[in-house]
Amino acid sequence: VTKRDPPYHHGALPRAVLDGALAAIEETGPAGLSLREVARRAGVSHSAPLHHFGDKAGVLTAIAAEGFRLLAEATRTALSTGDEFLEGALAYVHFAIAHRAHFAVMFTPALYRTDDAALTAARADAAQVLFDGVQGFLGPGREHEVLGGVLAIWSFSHGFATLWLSQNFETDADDTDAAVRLAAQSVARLVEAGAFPKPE
Amino acid sequence: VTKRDPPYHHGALPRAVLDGALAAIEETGPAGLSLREVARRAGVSHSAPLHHFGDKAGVLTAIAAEGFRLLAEATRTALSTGDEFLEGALAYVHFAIAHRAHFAVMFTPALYRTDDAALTAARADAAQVLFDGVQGFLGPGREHEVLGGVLAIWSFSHGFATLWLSQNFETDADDTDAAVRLAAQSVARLVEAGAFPKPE
DNA sequence: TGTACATCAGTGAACGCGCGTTCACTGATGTAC
DNA sequence: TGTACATCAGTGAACGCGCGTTCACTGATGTAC
Repeated sequence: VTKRDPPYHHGALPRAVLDGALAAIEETGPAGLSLREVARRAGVSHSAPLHHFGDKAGVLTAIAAEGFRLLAEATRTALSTGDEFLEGALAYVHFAIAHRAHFAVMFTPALYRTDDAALTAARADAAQVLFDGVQGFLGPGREHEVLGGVLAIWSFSHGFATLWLSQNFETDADDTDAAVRLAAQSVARLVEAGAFPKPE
Repeated sequence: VTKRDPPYHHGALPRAVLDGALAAIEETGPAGLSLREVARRAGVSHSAPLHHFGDKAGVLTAIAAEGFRLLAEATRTALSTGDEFLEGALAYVHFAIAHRAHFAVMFTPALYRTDDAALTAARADAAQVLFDGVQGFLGPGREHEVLGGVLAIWSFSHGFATLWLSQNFETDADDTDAAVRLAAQSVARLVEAGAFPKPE
């Protein structure tokens, strides 16, 4: 026997299923995803995924949870090493681009089970990273400003990532970092010019 | 005859189809939209929509185009009357909430035909409103700063709208305006605190 | 004014298809003694 | 070390369903003469 059949036990079927799903989502988006297509890509029978994930929503829930874990990891590193929030925004955008399938699923909650325990935990942790980052940046005594800061930074980063991914910015350049930097500098300029209201 | 049958000719079938589609999308999102469901809601045969829109993508393309027209209108008014960009951001967020079905379709280009003439025109016009607004705000002589300003304002507004709609901000309050204002004020605070890089 | 006819709007039966899920099953692994 | 058996992983046939699209059609409207 020179060529061995694939073993009956896959060994890493859940991972293969998730990878198949992610590949399919990268190509055609999460909307039309079918479990049978996922199984085809993973090279397993079309009912194998159900063994591990229960149903289709289970697969997408697992992807969303994994996405929040990856996002927390990426932003935690950036926020602890960088000295400006630009680092955090860059990490966020990089994550969205590098893991666009995860990103698309994470922010389309209609696709998955939002009450899943692992998911909500991962998501809360990712949010905590953001709150801790803003708190650490502002320093003690400014706790009441943290929520607003989170809203601001998150909106900016998320909006940029979303618009960039959906190709709404018609820049020829595909230098993401430069575009994020330009946008961030422009925020400062606009504040200076009075585009955003000053508090009080 | 006391009760008249509905006339054979509908009179406003295209509008009824779009409204049916919008209602369905508001309830379950644009992902699983089916033409037959749309026809059911519009009270017409399931092949009627095809007469006017060609196919499913045609319906969604029409919705996206209509959405960009509505968005241009809403932001044009806000940017010409308000004296701060906060007005523009508020208008953007209000649009996203009031027309969430349009909004969802507009920014999911995988759903429709991105090369449709009416669509691209409406979209270009909406973008022009934004560019004109930033240019008018900055004043003459600062043309090179416009692109960055557009990236910044649009990212902020779009990110806020998206995160708000997908219920990622866990605020109890549903006072959208207050939240947008808080976020905008926090942008100014963060710039002051050095979170965003200053140009040059 | 009337009539023939082209054109447009909308219908409903029919098609073929891929889907999610179920279910009884087989193969492989581990564990108790 | 061997053997019985429970457990877990994965298979593939089968189900019923709703879908998008096609197609020949019927009803209604407008227009030419």
